[in-house]
Amino acid sequence: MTQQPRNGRAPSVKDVAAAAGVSLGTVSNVLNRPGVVSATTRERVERAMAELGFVRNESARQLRAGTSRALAYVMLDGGNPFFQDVAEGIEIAADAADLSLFVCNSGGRAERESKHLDRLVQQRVQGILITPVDPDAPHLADIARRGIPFVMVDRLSDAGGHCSVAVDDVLGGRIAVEHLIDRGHERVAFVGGPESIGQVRERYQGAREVWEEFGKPAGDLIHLPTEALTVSEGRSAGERLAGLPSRRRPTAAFCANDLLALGLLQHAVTAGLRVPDDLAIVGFDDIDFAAAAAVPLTSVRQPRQELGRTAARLVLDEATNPDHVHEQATFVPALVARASTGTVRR
Amino acid sequence: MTQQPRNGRAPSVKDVAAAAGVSLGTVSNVLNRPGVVSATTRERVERAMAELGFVRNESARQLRAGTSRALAYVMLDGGNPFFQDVAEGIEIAADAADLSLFVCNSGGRAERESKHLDRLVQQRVQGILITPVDPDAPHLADIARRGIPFVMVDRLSDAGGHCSVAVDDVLGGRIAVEHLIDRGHERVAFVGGPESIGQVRERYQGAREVWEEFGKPAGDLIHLPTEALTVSEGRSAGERLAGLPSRRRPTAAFCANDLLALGLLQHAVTAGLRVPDDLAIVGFDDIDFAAAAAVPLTSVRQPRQELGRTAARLVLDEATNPDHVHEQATFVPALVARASTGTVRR
DNA sequence: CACCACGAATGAAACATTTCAACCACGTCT
DNA sequence: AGACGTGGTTGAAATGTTTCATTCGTGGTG
Repeated sequence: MTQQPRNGRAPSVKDVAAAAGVSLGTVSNVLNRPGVVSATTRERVERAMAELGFVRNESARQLRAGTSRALAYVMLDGGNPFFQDVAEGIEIAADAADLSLFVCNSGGRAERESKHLDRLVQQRVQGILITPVDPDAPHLADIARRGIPFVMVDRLSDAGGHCSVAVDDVLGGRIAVEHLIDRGHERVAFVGGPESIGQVRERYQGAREVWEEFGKPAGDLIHLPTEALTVSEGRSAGERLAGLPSRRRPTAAFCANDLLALGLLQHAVTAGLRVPDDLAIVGFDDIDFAAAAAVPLTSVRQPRQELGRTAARLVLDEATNPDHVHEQATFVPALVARASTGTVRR
Repeated sequence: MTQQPRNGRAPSVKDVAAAAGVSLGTVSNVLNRPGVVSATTRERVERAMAELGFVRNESARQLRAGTSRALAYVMLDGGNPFFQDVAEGIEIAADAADLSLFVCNSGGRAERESKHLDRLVQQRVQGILITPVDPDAPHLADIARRGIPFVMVDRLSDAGGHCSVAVDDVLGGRIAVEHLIDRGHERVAFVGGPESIGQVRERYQGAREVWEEFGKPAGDLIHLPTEALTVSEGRSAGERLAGLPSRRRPTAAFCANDLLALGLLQHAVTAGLRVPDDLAIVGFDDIDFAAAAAVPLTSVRQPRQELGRTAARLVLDEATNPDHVHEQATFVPALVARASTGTVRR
């Protein structure tokens, strides 16, 4: 790629056409329908493009086409590896469809989410994937109303006005607590919050359901609320837990996600509690760091990449298939038992 | 935002102009220079925009402007929280400048990196930040040659044809190993690889330098090579380490990054080695998970967000300031001592 | 030889926005 | 009264690409 000194402006098809001594339409044909142009001129045009260092101007294409060649994913928490893995799954699918992927991060704040969405609508992205702060927020409805292909990720939509992919969180909660009951635990903590987060509510609900079905007293499933789903909140929940007198202290904790679980685990070890003997711990998501913890963490596995791939598939279908019907894809979570819950008690 | 049923095409300035009974230039003025238009017409136009649900078409703006309102960061490993934090720093700065940020992930593969770059050039992004797979790859030089503002992140550029921000990795290696020497260790492993990664080479070099300066025998600084900087590679290095007869086994390990260190830590614990008594561990990057490990990890801290913010500042300067001069920003790493290196030995 | 068919190349229109010179009332100053 | 500003608005041009109807030229056919 030889290149003349930059004279300010990037070369356009027009420049290429002039250099190759053909019309501008022909250059476009070389680019988009190489079949219809004769071998000799095609070659000449290609040489001209190489010499000038020509690169298609994507904005102009978009303007003409009316839509961009990009998808977007607005994630809830960039610091949580779970969402990174979901994003990776989406990217794989986007790549296969030769689309770019905008990855945005709302960080759990509604106004940032809204700002991102505004930008994405302006960019005329082909479709939007989102794990929303609040699935009922009006700015989400706006997107759907605009007719932009739209998929909710890791959150089921009740309304059904759009596609969604998610894991059955209630079931996930059931699996986790059933595992603990199996292990002989009679007093269990649920660590998680805030309740405004749907995932938290549902995992807790599953926990309560199975607890009750096994005939355990409701008072022995203790809710330890947190302000967020982060490592440091997990640590602070650990402090509260370790502070309880040992006869009232739960022998096991089910955490709403792995970050909490890792924080809890860390504090427990610091405070001299043995895991799993004094305190068994179950997390949720099965992020890579869960297995890598010094006491490897039992966790409820979600098919993270697959969640992303499926979501991308759905949004692409909505974008391209005229008789697309909205679909709620549900995945089944699975328990991955590791050292943090040990073996049967007593 | 009332909205007429979607008739296929999103409303344009022209539609707004018609609805408000003004010329299209006036609508543009309302958008871009609200001051010059009278209050009454402005109001009328704004109402029309709201009624039609008008949203600026970013591609058309870009086409006209010649450049997009976006930056891009191509990161080396999306699975490493370190780069996520750098990206967050960049995003903060981009946000402040009211620019979008494309976050791409090369995953360490040169051809993916190249593909991303192609796309970004097509998009006419205002600037590109990148932590490259190979800083000498020809496709990077192409970018710079094109005159696109360009900053290398976490890698110093020797050539000086562009800006770069990085931490002094040699110094980081020195700090880590000096800390271990302070703690009384006489046999230390350097865990890291492949050597094609500049960061690995330099951290190792720093380690060797200080080891030699303290007059330790070169043979007692043992290189444990890895194939990548991941948790699972750390684990496998741990296997090799734990397999050594205890009289030849190093009493401390300096890992080229925290992911390796966490993997190593995990295996060490599994294999029954006490940390730090049997094996002290130092990581690099000080990612959040380092502090959250069950044996909190001593690590060499890089100012991760600041790295990103500075990089963004430089790329914006190159994009907007006509007498920009390339700058190599270097940060000083700092040791964060935690439990994994304990106190003085013996 | 005239006509047609056909492959190849062309030129103009369209996409949505921004900018800028021109224009128009209307009031003010001389 | 005429000139001059001035605040507000307009219309056209320009950005780079794609598409599509048109044209051109050539070789074959009747």
